[in-house]
Amino acid sequence: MLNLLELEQLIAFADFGTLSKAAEELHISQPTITRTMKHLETEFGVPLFVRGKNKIELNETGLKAVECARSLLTAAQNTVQQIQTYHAKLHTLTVEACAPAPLWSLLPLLSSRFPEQTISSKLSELSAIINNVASGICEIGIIPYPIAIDELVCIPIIQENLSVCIPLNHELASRKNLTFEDLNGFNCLLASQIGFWTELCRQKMPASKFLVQTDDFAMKELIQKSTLPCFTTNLATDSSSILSGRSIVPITNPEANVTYYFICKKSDAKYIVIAKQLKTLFIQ
Amino acid sequence: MLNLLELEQLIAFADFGTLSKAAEELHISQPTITRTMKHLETEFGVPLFVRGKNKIELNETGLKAVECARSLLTAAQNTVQQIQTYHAKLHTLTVEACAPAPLWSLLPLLSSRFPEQTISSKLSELSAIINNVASGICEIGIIPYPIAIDELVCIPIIQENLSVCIPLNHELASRKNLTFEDLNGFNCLLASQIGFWTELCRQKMPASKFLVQTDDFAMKELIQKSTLPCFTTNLATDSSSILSGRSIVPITNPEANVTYYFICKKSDAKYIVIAKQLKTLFIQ
DNA sequence: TATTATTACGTTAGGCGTAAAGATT
DNA sequence: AATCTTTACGCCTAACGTAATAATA
Repeated sequence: MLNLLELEQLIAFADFGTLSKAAEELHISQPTITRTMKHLETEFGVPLFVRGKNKIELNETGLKAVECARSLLTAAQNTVQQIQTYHAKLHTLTVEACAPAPLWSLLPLLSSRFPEQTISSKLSELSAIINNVASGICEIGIIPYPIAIDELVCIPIIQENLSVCIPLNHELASRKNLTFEDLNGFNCLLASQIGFWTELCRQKMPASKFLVQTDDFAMKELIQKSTLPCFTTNLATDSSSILSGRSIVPITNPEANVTYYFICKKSDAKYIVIAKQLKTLFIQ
Repeated sequence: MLNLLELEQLIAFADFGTLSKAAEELHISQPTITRTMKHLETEFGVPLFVRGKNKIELNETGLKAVECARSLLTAAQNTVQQIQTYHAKLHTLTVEACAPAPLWSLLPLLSSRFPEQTISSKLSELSAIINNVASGICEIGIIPYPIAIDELVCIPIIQENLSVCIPLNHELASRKNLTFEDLNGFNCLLASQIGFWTELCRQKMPASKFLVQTDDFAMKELIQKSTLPCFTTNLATDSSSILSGRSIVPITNPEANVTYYFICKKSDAKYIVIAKQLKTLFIQ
């Protein structure tokens, strides 16, 4: 039976030209590699080298053997990786969502229901979410509208209502309701990592500039020390003290009041249970 | 680095169901295979088994690992065979001929000119000879007529003239010449392994039956003890005593007097030399 | 002289088998 | 009781490195 370590030595010899160099590179002694080359010849049953008194080189068969050895070795390495990724995929439950808020309720539920699974979540584009769930790249998706696809279930789970937080002395602060159209033109603070909301704001308020803050501390500072409008929702977990100096005004556009839908493959019954659980908690 | 022997044990376990059975089949002890399975798990870095107190079975990753191991193992076996056949092909000079006689001169020449090569020869159908030389499956071909193919050289080397051997008291024995048409209808003795001659006789003498003898001794006995016509040629090496009771009459059909052509790839200059050597010996 | 392959030899470590234990049916 | 896996232990082989040899450029 072939020994991959021996093939590795053969390849090293082919790469470095002499047994000495190869031995040095592999941190083994010359006699060892000499022995290995002889052993390889007996394993293959054919001569692989032309030997001079103090030189040795590959013959034509040897060159072919090196070529075969390379592909066999990479095949072996691929095998290991294949097994490892297979194992990882088997123990990873991947969630892709269009916004972070529904994950706050979903992820803890998944963790407790599937404690042996690694729960992996990320924000993605809407089309990517649907494609990846459909193709099995991820198991669960969260999208802000219902879809009807044969192999997928689509269950409403949570509603999120967007409001704008306006400093009390701002001209819009006294309004009971606002629309994107009212806000269009006012520059706003915006947190990063809010999924599809970012794009929605940009579309609905094309005349506004958005000051996107990646740092949470900076965001809070700016909310308190600036007069720029910012946003919150019914699901936001910010302590209310941060918004104490501001008026919270609901945005009435239908796009600002979304119902999140849980999607997964119909065959994944174990996940559907979770969705129904969320639905009973949050819808009605 | 993976060890193919260990993978073989994994496969044996998958095939035989228990470590004990697998150990027995592989003629190793149970502890050995237990150790190997553990070692495989550390090599892959992932669990492959679900273990009970006195039972062990493959988990899902393990099943995948077995599948991968199988393909890797067959790849390794293929590698060995590939190298061996590559070596064989490299050291084998294959000749395919339409008849045995030209080989009697050609093969000794090839053996002495290429002593390190294994000379392999066989009789083949005409179309197979040309195809195999053109495609590189064999290096040298011998055919009974010239051809013109771009990549091949075609050199006349030897002539063979067919005669019929007729008992002295036979009605045709006194003829100076004969044709296939004269012989048609007379049943004849025929040696086996005479290449295209067999088919030629059957075509030219459709009314005759041929008693094909595979055994050399039987052939000689029948020549001496029967009155059936048989054949010989100018290249035949049979001692003339065998044919002493018979009249040897040349057959005048052009098909019975062939010139053999040596064909090989134009790129194989080393073989062309041999052909020219034969040509000077036998032509003119 | 410096580099290279090979041979000889002594040592060591890793792998195997035996024996025993633990556990299940 | 029989079967199976795992652990413990001791042996032994097989592989490695050091040192020496031979040969070349």
